[in-house]
Amino acid sequence: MITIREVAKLAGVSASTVSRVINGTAKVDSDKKERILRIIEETGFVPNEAARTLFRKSAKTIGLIVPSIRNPYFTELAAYIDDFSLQCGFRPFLCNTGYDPEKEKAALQMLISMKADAIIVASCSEYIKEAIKNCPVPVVSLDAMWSGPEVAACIHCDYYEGGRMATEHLIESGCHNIVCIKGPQYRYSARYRYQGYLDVCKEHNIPEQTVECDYDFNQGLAMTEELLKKYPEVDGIIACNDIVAISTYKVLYEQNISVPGQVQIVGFDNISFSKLLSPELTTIIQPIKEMAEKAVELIANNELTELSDKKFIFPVSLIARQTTK
Amino acid sequence: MITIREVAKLAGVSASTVSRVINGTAKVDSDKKERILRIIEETGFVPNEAARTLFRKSAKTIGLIVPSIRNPYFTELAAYIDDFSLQCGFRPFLCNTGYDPEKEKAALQMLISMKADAIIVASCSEYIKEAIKNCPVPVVSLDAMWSGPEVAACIHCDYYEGGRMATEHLIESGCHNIVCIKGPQYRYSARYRYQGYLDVCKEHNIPEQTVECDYDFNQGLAMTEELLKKYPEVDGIIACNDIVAISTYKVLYEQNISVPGQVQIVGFDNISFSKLLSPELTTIIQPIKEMAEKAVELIANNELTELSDKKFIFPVSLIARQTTK
DNA sequence: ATTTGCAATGAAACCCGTTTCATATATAAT
DNA sequence: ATTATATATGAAACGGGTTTCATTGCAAAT
Repeated sequence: MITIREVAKLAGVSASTVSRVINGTAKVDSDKKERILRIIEETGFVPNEAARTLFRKSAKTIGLIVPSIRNPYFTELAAYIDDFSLQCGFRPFLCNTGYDPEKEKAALQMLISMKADAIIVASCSEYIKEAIKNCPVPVVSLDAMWSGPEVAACIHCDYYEGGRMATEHLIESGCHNIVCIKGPQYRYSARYRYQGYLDVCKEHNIPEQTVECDYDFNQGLAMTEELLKKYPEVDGIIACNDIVAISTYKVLYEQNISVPGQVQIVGFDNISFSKLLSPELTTIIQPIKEMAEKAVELIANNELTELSDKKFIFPVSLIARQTTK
Repeated sequence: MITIREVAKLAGVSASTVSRVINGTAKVDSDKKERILRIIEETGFVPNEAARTLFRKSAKTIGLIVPSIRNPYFTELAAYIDDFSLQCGFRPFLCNTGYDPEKEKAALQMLISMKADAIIVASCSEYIKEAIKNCPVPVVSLDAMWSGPEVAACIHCDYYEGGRMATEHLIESGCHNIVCIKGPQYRYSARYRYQGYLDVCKEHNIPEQTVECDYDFNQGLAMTEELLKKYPEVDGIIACNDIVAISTYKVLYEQNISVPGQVQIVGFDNISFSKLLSPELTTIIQPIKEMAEKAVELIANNELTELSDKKFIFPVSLIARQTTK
């Protein structure tokens, strides 16, 4: 693999001059410049990023830690962050944790060792709070609420209001027996959504009926079946996310329960598939793109220097489609 | 950020000794070892990966270039490669190209500069053949056919047979007016699938009816509408992939055309969503997991040293579900 | 008591691109 | 013609792990 010094020798100049041509950091005689560029072209020289990173103590990289790349919600998030990062001159580095706190910690450590400039953690669990507190790289939390100042910034949307909206919408659509498939309660997002559901139930004096389910469609299938046994009178289901809502629909369809005729469904996240279903899924919209943009923007504009504990809460909205009346 | 030399000073040893403890490359006095480990723990020292990479000329990284992370087929592929890479001690590095050949080249160059140990390109276009030929890092092509020896290995499945199977299945299921929504023809996978369709049509003396469509669900919606205008007699549709098949189903559903009653549909890829739909999608299964595993295995076992132009062709199969009779 | 051999350890060189600082050359000003 | 200033360029140092090679210390063998 050819080095900058070899290019320099071939061009009859010093490595410094080649470096200056590559980076445009200083004016170089146009003859030499041309010669250098030609030799780079001919030899296919590519600067060693490890050496660059070592010197500048920055890999020009934004790390993104997500619980599951298979979940289209995170895929969308990742795709946006990918785009925005590249636009801002950063390499996006995606880490998949499979909802495993140990893997979350490992990913964090890896990104630190790689000299990532910032780390975006999406829907992270509380288990890595400690690790994040000690992280020498600014961490932006996305899609999770934080009470303390461990992170440099916290971007999320109004989960509680989302939970309320879903419940109120079902009540307005005529449901009296609403079951909430609540998400894993060690996640802030799941907890606050659930709280919204609970409060609206209390306000309307309707029974609180719940099952708990991971953000995973196989478990969604299982929990929906359990739900139907446990609450046979159900006429409205709030799923913890769209994936689970899709599994819910599937189970109802198989059991010949009409949607939205007998049971209405509301999802969460508005993943792109939610409107591809037939019937299309009523769901709560998170402004994923804007949230992703904000996260990258904060990093690119270097607004995280002080551990400022910035908070950005985005509004949610309900989109009524075909799984509710 | 603390360095290995500072750790060494605190422990009263040399940097070499600390390095040996971290990597287990040589025996170290157990007292010193313990002291070193304690100090690493206390200070939160993390070795600088850039320095390591610079020295060993390898980032212990497998690059993965995919056309679109939003397409669940590639997401699944990426998830498997992610898992297997980590298991083999490599960092997976995902690059998204948005079907843009320039971005494909940029990703390739970036991975080279980062000292990736190998690069897996999924469904790459022919446009980067030249760039791959000159790539100093072994390239494994996944989900694309190659005629020449530009890549170190080529892993794909039998697209042609897949195209045949889909067509024969529709014929056996009673279709006489089959329309093929063929994929982008600059991609080998799309071309061979289409060829399979054409050959079966010829053998059975049924008309060849085609529209062309990218692997994208929005275009899938549009092309299905066009298809229905162009071929109103259609009774069977072969979609170029599952995403397009899902859009096809959606358009038919909206137009009250029953599936599989009036029109039958076959997809391609067997993405996880295909069996979540109601009705579940009949499709062609690619052994994605096995293909991903083979790719990582070749790299991890260092079987790519000679530019051996290895070929691995995986069989496809058809899974008849609910969109065909 | 002396030599041989081995194990543990440290100093220094190395990986390669970037930057600083000093030098050489050219231009402008006196 | 001479000094002052600006510009282009190169040598050397740096960043932080890793490895080689030499050394030290100690135990076993003679």
